[in-house]
Amino acid sequence: MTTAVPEKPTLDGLEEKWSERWEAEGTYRFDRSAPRERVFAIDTPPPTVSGSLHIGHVFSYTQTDAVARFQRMRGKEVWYPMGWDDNGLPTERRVQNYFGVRCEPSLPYDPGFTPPVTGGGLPKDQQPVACSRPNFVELCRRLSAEDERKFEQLWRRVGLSVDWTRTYTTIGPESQRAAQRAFLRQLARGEAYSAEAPTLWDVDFRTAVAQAELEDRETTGAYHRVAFHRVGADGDVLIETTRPELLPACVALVAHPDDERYQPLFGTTVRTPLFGVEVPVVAHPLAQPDKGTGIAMVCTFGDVTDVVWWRELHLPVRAIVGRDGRLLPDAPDGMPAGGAEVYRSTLAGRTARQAQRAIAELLAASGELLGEPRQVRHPVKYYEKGDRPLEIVTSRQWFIRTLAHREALLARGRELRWHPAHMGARYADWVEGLSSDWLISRQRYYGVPFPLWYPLSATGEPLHDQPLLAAEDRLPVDPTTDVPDGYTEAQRDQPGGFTADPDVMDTWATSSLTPQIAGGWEEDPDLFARVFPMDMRPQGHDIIRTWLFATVVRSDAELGTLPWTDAAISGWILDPDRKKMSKSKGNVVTPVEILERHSTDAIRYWACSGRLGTDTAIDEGQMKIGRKLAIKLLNASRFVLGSVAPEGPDDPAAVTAAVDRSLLASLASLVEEATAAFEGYDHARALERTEAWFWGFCDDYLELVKARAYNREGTFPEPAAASARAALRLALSVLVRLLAPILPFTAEEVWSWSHDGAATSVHRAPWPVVEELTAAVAGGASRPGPTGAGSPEATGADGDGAYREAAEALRALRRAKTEAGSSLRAPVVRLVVRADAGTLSRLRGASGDLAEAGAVEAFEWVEVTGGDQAGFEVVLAR
RNA sequence: GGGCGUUUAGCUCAGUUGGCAGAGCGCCGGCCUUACAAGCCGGUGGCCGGGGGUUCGAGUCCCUCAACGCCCA
Repeated sequence: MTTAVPEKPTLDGLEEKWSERWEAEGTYRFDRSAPRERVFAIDTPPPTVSGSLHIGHVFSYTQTDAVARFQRMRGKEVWYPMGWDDNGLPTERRVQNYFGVRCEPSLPYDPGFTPPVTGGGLPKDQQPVACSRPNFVELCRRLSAEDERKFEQLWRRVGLSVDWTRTYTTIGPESQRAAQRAFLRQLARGEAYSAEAPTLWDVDFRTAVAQAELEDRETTGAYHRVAFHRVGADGDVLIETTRPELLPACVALVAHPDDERYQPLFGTTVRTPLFGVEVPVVAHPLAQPDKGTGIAMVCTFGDVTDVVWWRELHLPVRAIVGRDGRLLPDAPDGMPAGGAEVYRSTLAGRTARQAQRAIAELLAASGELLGEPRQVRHPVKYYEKGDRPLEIVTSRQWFIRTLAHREALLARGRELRWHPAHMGARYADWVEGLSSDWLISRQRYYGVPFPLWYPLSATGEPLHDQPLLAAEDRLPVDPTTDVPDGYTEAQRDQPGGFTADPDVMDTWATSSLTPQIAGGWEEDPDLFARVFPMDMRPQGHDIIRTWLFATVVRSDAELGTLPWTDAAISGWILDPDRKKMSKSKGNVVTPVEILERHSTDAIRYWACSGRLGTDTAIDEGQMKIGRKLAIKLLNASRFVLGSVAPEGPDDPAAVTAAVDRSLLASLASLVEEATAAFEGYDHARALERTEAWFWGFCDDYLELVKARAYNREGTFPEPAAASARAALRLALSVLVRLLAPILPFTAEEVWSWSHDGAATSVHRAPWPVVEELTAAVAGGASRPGPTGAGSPEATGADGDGAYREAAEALRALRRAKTEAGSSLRAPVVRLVVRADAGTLSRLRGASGDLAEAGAVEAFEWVEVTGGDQAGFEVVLAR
């Protein structure tokens, strides 16, 4: 049975109605019996569930959904799971604020722990309450689960055609298993390793930070001109530094090998001011002769260049900055007693900023600071989520090798199809610019632990080069609560016993495995073979260097292939003033209010009108247009299915009139164009063309054939009326399907009026193909047009001719009436048509339609040849 | 400093192979027209960022400059 066509169709309530139906019917459930050739697999970005989604998420996820719906209608089984990225620092941060707690790993688990607050709002004078790591992780899981429910509700409201039975989380056991298994295998192959090395370090989060998470920020600093004293010769060497507080960590001075000013000094030594440490003067090409005095101090470690100098020039380490960002209590080895005393009394325990002030004062007092510090703006490295400049500390960290695979990774980048193509350059730039292996360990709590322990020596020292690995069949393990094979819990942290690796993996180390996690890598080989490698990776261009890159690294290493064939890179969402949306700017637009104001399909229209890779401003005007389009589709459908052609036929063979056949020919080329656009990941083009065609269909074709389709007076022969009805139904059916990926709720509503409701969703209907129209289009040129005189020209080589020309005539009629200020129903005494023989013949064929649509009482047909002016002359009644 | 992208009507943006500059919104005017007045019809509006070149012909191809945005140093 078909649903009755409503008297007054509306968009209101369609979201709830159809979301529920789709869920109940399992419309988007993945059929895992489909062979790989029939599967279209999407590696959906798992959104970070810390806080709220903004309209930008809706924008890019909707674009992906449009592709998913298109492919499903093309007959593909669409693998479209949703994941939640709950693992990691953003959730930790949110939990700290939400519950007023902080994690203290030394505390034991407290089964009865209750946080001081729920939902934030810890009084300012109250300190966050410390809790154990297991308690902290419990709170993280609790809050993530709540957020995930809210996110899912929103995604359903947006109409994402996700298979909700396939949802995963990046902290869930299947993700932990995948991450630990992939790590262990890379370790076994020598692709993962740990090393004690200088590492960029955020002193507030107290964790190491990877190259991909850095950002440069323009920061105000001050050049301090400082005097070093020559040893064995008179005179000073002047350097300029923005970080005088690192003076006690100085291990050398360095200048460019070609710098004639300093060449005599190479191989000599100088003494540091205040601390009296003797350091060599060395040459290295990275020194910049035009910067400051052209000679710089090398400290362990002030910045990444220091690390290069330290490594390449084989300099000693004199670390002074601790993991909390404060200067270590003891002066570095080798400092004369006097200097060490200065260090202990004035610098130890200070923050970098405090130490800088203290040292500047001391230098000024001793006369070793020359002139006033000179203010400069310069780029300083920050953790992208951090508030203070990064320090470099030496620590043991885990890495995955990337540098050794640079060429292979570049080749993978060329192999991947990028949409738009130029985004491939971002990837190549990043890979070419890699300066260190991928640092995956983080000194945090809410993440996937490293699945290993270290034996402890008789004196309690961990033997880092002999890790005790968890067996794959034990995964996932938490080494802080699980015990390695052959040991007992009593031996934990005891000399001769074992200790857990304390770190967790960075979020990207897990989320780089989303294709493997979702696809059941090593857990469901049958499923994995059907979905991997996947087809589509949709994501933003901001995370090409992180998520996309890391996913390619893991897939290349473990599976020897690209994880997907196509990357669809979405643009940014900008606020209406074209500023990037961000929480700190306070210009974030929440999606729910907008969805309620305009309807989901209107928002989807706006989202799909944005091209991949193109930044798009929030434009409520565009949403209003989408709403108009959706309402227009409802109304046009009501007209066709509810008024003129409720019964069909749907047979292309019934389309006999030249105008109707011509219309369907035009529609056939639209189908080709829209299909090609969708296949090329250009949903915006598909939408634009379909929309324009549909609007012309409503304005011209519907008006033109309305009377014939009704045929209330019996003016037209019945086959002519049937031709119009069949063309209307066919065209509408095609249009609804072309728009279904963009306007899923409206399309489904309309589809239900002529199909058996839920059992045959438009979203499982076949995508339109030219063949379903060709029976009408190819109709045969000699068939007599039933509305008037048939002639060979009536459907000539120009398949669109009859419809296009009739529409032009109609426009001429309307223009004349509008210009005369009269009603469009005003009668036309006579329409004079001047045209060549072919056009004349086709327009005569449409004269019945024109007479009705334009209230034309008489026609005059004038054949023009040569240079005569073609056109229409409309004679209105006085 | 290097790379990528953008620049077309007041606004948002199409413009495919080089062939008469387009759409929607806005604005102005008109129309109760049997699907839709939350509608419809018509009109207005351009140094295609600047300069140079190739070509019979350039928004489109080449060179150059500029502004804006992003990525990387």
